[in-house]
Amino acid sequence: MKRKPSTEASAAWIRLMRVQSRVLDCVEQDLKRAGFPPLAWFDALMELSRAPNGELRPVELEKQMLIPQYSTSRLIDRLVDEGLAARRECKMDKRGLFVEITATGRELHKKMGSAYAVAIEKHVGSKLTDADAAKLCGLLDRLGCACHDTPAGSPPVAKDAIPAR
Amino acid sequence: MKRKPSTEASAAWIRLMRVQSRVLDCVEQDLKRAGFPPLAWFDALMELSRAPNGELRPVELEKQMLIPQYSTSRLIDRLVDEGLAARRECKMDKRGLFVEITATGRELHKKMGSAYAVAIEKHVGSKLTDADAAKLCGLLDRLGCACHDTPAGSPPVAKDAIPAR
DNA sequence: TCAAGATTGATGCAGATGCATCGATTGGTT
DNA sequence: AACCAATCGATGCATCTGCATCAATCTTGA
Repeated sequence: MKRKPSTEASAAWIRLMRVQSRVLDCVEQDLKRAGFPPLAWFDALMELSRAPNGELRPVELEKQMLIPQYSTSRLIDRLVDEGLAARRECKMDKRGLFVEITATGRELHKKMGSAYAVAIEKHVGSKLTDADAAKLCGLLDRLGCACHDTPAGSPPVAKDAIPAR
Repeated sequence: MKRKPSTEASAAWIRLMRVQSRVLDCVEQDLKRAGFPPLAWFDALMELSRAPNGELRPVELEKQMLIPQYSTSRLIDRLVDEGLAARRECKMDKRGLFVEITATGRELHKKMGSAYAVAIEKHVGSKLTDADAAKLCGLLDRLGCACHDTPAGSPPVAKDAIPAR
């Protein structure tokens, strides 16, 4: 429990930090240069567009995206400001509301999706064989589980979310 | 050049983003809970303390840490405010200056180093065998090279830096 | 020697983030 | 029914970031 980290573990840590920061940067820059908004917007539009009726409770969106509550609230602000989503009343729970993706939102999501795919292929896919990518997944997954000395049952987490930063 | 990314590549991308964000968060939270400043401070103190005379030009620090120039400038501000480093005149180039780590700075660096090591062991080392950590390094390294459609010779990069976010 | 351009470091500003807290509403307990 | 704790979403505030630009100094080349 108190062992000091092996050089291998330290090296892995360092690379994990550096490589993701670099790759993320590259992908995000590509999208930005193409005139697209940040990746977080895409992730949100993605969750909305795949949800039934294209609408979600902010609280759901938050869980899918693994970002803090206030962050969700403000992300929604921006999407709404840009006409990509709309806030709708929630009749069954008057504390809450629904966020619904608009046609414009779906359109942007689609266009971003293509650019995003190209960027991922360029910065990830083209550098690894599929087999190596799969190996990488396996190793990363081993790091991704119990994290906080999780006091009790932390609920299982969506397996498709990409935390926005 | 225009292939769409394989599912393996996409999966690797998603995990790379999610896992590092999670692991970073865990480590940073551990340090924060122990009353320590952000990791970037540690990285800076690290570079300073290993430099000859414990001093560096901001421009060097910037290259080591892979962060933008203004970010370096402000990080130094904070270190100086806290008495962890000092700005010293640079006689050979009056545009520039030296940043020198103080005794307090070295002390903090040392204490943080221990906590940091424990956190890395907890969140990385304990979850991978050394062999797997090494494999992970190898795979990550493959992602870490040419990134921008690098127009010409981008200078080689320090191999020990951890970009601060 | 001198002007043109590059380098170094700082900073004003707008936007983003983290933290704490708020008001509103709900559900559970007695 | 009446209360109280928990949940939902928003927001004020301080801080941090990214971008553009600044002044000062250095280097180059005619």
